[in-house]
Amino acid sequence: MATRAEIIEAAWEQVRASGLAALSLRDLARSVGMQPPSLYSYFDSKNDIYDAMYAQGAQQFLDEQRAATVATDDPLTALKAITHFFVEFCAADVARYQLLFQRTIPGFEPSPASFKISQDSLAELATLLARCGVSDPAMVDLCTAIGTGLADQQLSNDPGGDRWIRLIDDAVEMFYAHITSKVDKPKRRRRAR
Amino acid sequence: MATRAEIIEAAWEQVRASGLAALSLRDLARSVGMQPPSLYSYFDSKNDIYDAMYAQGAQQFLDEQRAATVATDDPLTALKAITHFFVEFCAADVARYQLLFQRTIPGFEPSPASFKISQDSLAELATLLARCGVSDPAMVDLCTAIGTGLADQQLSNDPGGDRWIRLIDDAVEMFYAHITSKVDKPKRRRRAR
DNA sequence: GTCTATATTTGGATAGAC
DNA sequence: GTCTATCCAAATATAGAC
Repeated sequence: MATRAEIIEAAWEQVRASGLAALSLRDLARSVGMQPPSLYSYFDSKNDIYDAMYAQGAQQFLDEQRAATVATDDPLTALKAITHFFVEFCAADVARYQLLFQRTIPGFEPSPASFKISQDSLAELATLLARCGVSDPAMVDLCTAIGTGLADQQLSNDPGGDRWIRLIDDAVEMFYAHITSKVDKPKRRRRAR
Repeated sequence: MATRAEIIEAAWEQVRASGLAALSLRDLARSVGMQPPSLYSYFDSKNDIYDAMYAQGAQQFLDEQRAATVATDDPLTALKAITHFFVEFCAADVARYQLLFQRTIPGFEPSPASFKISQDSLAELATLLARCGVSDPAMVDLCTAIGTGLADQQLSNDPGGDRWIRLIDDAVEMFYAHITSKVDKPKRRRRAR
């Protein structure tokens, strides 16, 4: 009766309710009307379930990132769209955020196949940013830090709210002013390390 | 033989090695040469140990934040010092960062007494920022997001390195330019929500 | 594919002697 | 305060019947 997809969906519900690390095969089996051992017909291990969840989340990220790309020639508008997507994607699901972007499950790491999806997303993000004039690797790093910081604070200190989400536009304008001012005044370069 | 402080230190070592969520009372007891039940002479429960660790970490944060405060009249210099402290404090210990600033342990939350230490730190941080000209609550939030983002990316993607740490000065300059430009051009205000 | 039954480990926590 | 002994619950995982 329960398909693999249904099990994964039930697993998401469980971790959203109890915390990512609290996934239990017993509870999971029961929630789909199975006995615990039956899960092993679908997954090799508990980490295999985490891996399937990871792959699904990474794919959602990739799909939604593509969908969020706006057709505009204005770099600032495009940057805002990307950042809105990123922060709101993260803020929408703590458990998913922890699974995809942090290392909170001792012993779990995504399989190469699942990890590749994430890497593809990152590559596309780099392309999008480059199209907005963000090509300097350091500025890409700074940009991702801003997005991550907004998402992280939103999740940690105002879950379900919008206290940091509503700062997105302002933050992107700040960042954009920063990178454009650098182009205008290349003399502000500093010593290499 | 083992004092409460020694147990907590051993607990830190364990979580640094195995992950915050992987703290085990058995292993902990063995690492200090005790039998597991003996721990209950010092702590009421496992979460009580997490709470003691939380309190210690929060106190370290408070102490180091005070020590990191520089005597200067230049707001930019002061802001850089604060941000350096914050990011480097976080980057120095993933487990501590997760315990203090994230909710990765299902079922654990700090006791009121421990949490108060964190709130005191936050209050002092707000004072420090205000002294740098960052008094608008939204700008305080943006500032903490930048610090958190740098720390988070550093920990997630370059643990032990300095890929985001070396962006701190640049990020603070960006932020400082942003808030000062706002003061200069108050017309850039936008509609309220 | 799903079940029952079970193995095995580990977990946190308690009782009570010393 | 520390120990031994034990409890109880939960965990993941396997074997084998159906």
